[in-house]
Amino acid sequence: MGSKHQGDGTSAPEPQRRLSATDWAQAALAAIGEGGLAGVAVEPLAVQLGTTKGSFYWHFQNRKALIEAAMQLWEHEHTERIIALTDADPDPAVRLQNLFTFVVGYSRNDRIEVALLATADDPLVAPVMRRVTERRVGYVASLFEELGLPADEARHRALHAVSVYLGHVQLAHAAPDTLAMQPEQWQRHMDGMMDALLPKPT
Amino acid sequence: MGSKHQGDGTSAPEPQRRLSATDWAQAALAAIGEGGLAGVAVEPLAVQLGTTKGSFYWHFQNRKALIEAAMQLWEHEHTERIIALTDADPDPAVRLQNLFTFVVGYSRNDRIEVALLATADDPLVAPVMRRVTERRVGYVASLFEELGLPADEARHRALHAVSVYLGHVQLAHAAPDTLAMQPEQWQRHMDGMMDALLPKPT
DNA sequence: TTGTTTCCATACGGTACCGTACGGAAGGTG
DNA sequence: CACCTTCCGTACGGTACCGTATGGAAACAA
Repeated sequence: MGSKHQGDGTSAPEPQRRLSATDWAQAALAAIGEGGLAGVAVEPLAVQLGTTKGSFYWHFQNRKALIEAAMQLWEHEHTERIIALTDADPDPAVRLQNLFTFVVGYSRNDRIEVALLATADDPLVAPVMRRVTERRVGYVASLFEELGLPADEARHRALHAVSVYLGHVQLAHAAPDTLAMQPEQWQRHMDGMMDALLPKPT
Repeated sequence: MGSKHQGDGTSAPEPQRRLSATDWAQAALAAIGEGGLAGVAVEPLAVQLGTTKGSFYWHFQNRKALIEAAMQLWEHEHTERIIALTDADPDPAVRLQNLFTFVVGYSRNDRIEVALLATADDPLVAPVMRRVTERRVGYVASLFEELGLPADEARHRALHAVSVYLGHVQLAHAAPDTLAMQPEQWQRHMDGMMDALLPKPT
């Protein structure tokens, strides 16, 4: 008896024996998705990672630093990476279409976005939130401009498009049943939204 | 010395000396708006109300019961009351217009909605959230039907409209700067959204 | 006034978490 | 191997909160 190293029997994940700061940040981001910002608790995270607080306070100064790292991760992974991805295609109309369908489809099970929006007034979240939002709106607006719209009109439409996206995240999260429909119906729904967003072909 | 009744000096609000369960529920709802569901804590609420836990545990069995009461309050005040209000006008187009402009305008500083959406998977929130969402979508769909749209088309548009509403709540909360504009610009923005939502006059 | 009901204050035990202190294992380097 | 650096385990004190127990005060009635 007396197995002193981490080999207990609680079906722990134990991905590796030595962790990095990034491991903690990713775990924190996942925790935000489940329990919100308040769900980022060092001790439970340690258990989940199959380690102890000793590890955490080696890699980070305190809980605040962990959250900052998680926010940075989110800003990069959930905005810049997506933009870089869709920015590959040369045609702005296609970019818009791709971005929207991808992002709205993905939103159907994005808990992190919702959780962060809820704590958007938190001093650790607010600046990142603002940057990300402005970045998204700005990017979409640039696409509309490439399509030939004047700057202010492009921005209005971009705001509208981002609203629809955010709304869909919420709707999918708040009442999945409401959005439950056949793939073919879903296609029609998406097409309808795109029609409403794009410049009228008249 | 020894002023034993509640007259301390910490600039307490002290609205009245004896509270009702509804007082607690309203305070809880307000607390949700500030700190989310996790922000509903009995002892701080008691301080804020100028009383103690003794009062609370007289009116409620536990914290869970308080949250349930707050949710009920929200369901009524933020959905049924609004619907009843706008349902006064005879013209469905006007009802739609009024509902949308009112609700989107109001959303600019509605923290409760955001906080609840974030905890939509909580067992205390989920059922209410579903009911409210379905109620809203259903009501808007009924308006579209009154405007002559077929049932499925009406529902698609209703989903879209509710998405835009929810998205605007989020946008306003996440990045107020992004939505900051002159009243006249705001008017144009709202008009643009209504245009996109309403059946094309063509 | 006295009794009764309604409501609140206070003290207490229990839990979950943050952050610190410090000893020691794991892994590299001579 | 001996040594050092990196990383982790554990024990501790402190805080914030939930829920219970119990003694009353405040309002009302007879």
